[in-house]
Amino acid sequence: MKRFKVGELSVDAGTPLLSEGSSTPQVFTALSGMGLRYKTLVTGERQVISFVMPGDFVGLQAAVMGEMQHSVEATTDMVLCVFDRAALWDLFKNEPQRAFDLTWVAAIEEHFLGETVAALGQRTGTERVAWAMVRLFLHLSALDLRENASVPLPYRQQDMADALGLSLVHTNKILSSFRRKGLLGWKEGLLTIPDLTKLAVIASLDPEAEPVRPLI
Amino acid sequence: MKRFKVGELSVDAGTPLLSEGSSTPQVFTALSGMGLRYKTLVTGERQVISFVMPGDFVGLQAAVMGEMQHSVEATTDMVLCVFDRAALWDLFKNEPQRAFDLTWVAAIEEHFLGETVAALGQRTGTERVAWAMVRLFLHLSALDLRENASVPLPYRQQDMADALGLSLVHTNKILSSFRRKGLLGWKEGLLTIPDLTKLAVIASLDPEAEPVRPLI
DNA sequence: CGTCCACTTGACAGTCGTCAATAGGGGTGG
DNA sequence: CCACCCCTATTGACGACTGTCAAGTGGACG
Repeated sequence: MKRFKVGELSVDAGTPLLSEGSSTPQVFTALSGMGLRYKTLVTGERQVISFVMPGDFVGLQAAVMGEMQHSVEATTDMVLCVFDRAALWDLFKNEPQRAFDLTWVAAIEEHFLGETVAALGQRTGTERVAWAMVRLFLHLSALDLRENASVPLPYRQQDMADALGLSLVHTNKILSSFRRKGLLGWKEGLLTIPDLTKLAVIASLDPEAEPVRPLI
Repeated sequence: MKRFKVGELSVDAGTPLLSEGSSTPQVFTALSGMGLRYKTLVTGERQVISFVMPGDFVGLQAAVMGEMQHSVEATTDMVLCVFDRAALWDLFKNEPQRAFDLTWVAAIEEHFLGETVAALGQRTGTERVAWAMVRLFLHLSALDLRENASVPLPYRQQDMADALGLSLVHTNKILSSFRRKGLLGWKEGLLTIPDLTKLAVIASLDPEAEPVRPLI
């Protein structure tokens, strides 16, 4: 992939990386830091589509569809690997294996969105929060960001609420309840889950069944 | 694409095309008829991920990820174009343009799933139903299946409820309410929308903003 | 010290799910 | 030909889940 790399980009927390409707000439891979993808509805509400973490590919939509259908924003300081959009075409022409990997990434992304749809459609608030926490914990663990029973989770409760389709207040109450029961802790950007199994049961989620994510 | 075509497949209504967890050697493109993709949660509920219509590509996940993460079932009799999974690799090696199109399809699919996530997360029941109806109406119109103010919609209310994350009863009541107000009719597999604009307003959806879907 | 932001907590209302009963259509067997 | 069953759609009653409003806390920052 290095041949296609244009450079590295460092952005501060809060910086918008891509905006809905824009068509940037670049695509990114997150190297460090975290962010989030979201859509803003015409009514003003925000739906967080997914959380962007190291290794995630950002901007494929703009690359193949011409313009972004959602926005991406840095939540913490981030470092990203920048590729030229035009280089993508070279990739398809000269590096079929890489192009295939790219499609793989898109399919994985589709899979996770499908999971999200199922979570929002079928689970109660309590289940959704448990589900999100287990999922994030597993993902961050796989990224080797876990220390003991804790992973960094630099988002606000509002972000979580917008991701799960719950109100901030309700999300907060569910989190309090989990905390009171000793199921998790989430303070100062650090998520602690003493017993993953318990939460996974609440989420009716099988931790073993989570597919691995690819790296480009 | 014809070079990669293995044959045509005709299936009866109710036939499962792909099952979650299976890894079939084939991928399909729907030619006629309709179906639906869904996930079955460990708790038994069903989440309809999307509705399969003529021109839709089915099975990309199994092709690139190894196994399906959701099931696909024919709702009406269907005719599908069958491709060999192995041929996909040839596609990437020898037909970069086609491979690119494939990735495009995946990105489009991702976009629509994102829309779905936003709908389930941020809209009320009434808005969701209106949203789904407008969307399906537009899609079917684009497929040239519209006659006057009606399009074929051979699904059950239960399917719609499972797609929108609502209970059957509630979905039914919302539909009744729309019907009483003359906003739509849906009987015997035929959806009629006299004034699309009115429903679009309820859905807070801009009909003009819907992207076109690609054809392979 | 005042402001701003994120988080908390309680009260109340509305949406939505569950339970239950009914109606209607299509198919099958008597 | 009719009785019966199954599936889908419909409607009402009731309660639970979840959103909104409002007030309050504590930390960060200028």
